[in-house]
Amino acid sequence: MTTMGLRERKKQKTRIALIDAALDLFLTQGYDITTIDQVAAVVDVSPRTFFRYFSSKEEVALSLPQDGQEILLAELAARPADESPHQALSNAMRVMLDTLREGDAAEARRFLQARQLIGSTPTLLAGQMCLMATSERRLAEEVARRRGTDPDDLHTQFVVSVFTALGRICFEHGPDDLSLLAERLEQTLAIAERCLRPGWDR
Amino acid sequence: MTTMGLRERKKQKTRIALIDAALDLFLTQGYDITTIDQVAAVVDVSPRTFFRYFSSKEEVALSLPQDGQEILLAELAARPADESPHQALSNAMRVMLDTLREGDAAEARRFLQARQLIGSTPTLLAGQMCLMATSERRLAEEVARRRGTDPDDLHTQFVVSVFTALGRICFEHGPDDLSLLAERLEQTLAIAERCLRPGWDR
DNA sequence: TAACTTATGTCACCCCATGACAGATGACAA
DNA sequence: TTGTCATCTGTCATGGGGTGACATAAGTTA
Repeated sequence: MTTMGLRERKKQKTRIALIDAALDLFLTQGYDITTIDQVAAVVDVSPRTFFRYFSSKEEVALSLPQDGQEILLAELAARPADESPHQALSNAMRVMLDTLREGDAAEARRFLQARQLIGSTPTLLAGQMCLMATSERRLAEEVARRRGTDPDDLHTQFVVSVFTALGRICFEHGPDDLSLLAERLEQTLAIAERCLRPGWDR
Repeated sequence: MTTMGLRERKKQKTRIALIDAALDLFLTQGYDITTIDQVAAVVDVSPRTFFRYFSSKEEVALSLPQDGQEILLAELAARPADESPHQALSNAMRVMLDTLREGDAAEARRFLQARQLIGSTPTLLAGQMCLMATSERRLAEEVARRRGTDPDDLHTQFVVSVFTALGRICFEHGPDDLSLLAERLEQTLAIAERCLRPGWDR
């Protein structure tokens, strides 16, 4: 990759350190009572600097899901054109989970930590839903492209909504293990298969 | 109804006044830049008193959707037992919209105002989604009762998720008129009908 | 009217978030 | 190596969200 300078590397390190410190404190003593000052103190930076990396307390907790959604979008765009919209969405999700399983262990650990935290914190659950709503718009654009309709088309939105609904069933209140999570995904997709008519998403 | 005393009546009036003042200010000058002090000033109460009626700035904006969801839950529980889960959910939603159309005009106006505000404010959109997630749990319990399963059953959660997905398609980015909204609801339900196999929700 | 209960206002405080400014540090060319 | 520049960081000050404590005002009941 492009060799980045010392400054850039330090920034990356600080960012990761802030995420780790925040997730750790949030999980051990609770999101609400944890202050930015505490997080900053662990990383040994000023509280002001925290806000130069993350625009809010919520953002640091949601940074991983946010990245995940970007990856999902990218995977979706890369799916072959002959897959139906729902197939493409499902496969993109599968690829994302597999990539996470085969990648850096520390990254996977952070991902699961963030998931657990969000699942047990209403405020963050709300924020994550908002993220999904945003990406839903972009998913709709991709699905619309495949179906040859407008993104505002009700049927297209239905396809997207069913998919995000499946995603939420998997990831909320799901197991804290990537393999079990992949298993749960397959189970959920199988249910959708049984409930929906063939070719419903064309 | 039970004749409530002067104190209780004043409380109701203050609550409604706070909601109206808040919605008005939020819509005219924006949610973020509106301060609690401004809202309190319009109603002529101290800012501290505002927080005795609503636990947060967000809550006052979401109080109407919150009430709406309670009503939906109640309507669902009242649906006859021979309706399938999805039929019962759909009919409960229809009844709720009809009730709103036939009820107090001021209340309907407030409802539409709140919807418009929430739709154009990401923070509130997030909060509303969180509300839905909460009520989804209770919807799942009712659907589980009808299907004779556990609320954690994946198929049961799928039924609930499809329904809430349909609800969101209707209410987000939908028209600002109750009749048109009811129309959009029927269109969306029709699409689901075409996509799902007969008896999928049993 | 008197005693009780409850709502409200005032005050003080903490935390989140942001703008402004100065100092520290890495990047880069001579 | 040195000097210059860009950028990151810390400090300070400010405003708004949200809460606890306490005194006072108002409604309730006898």
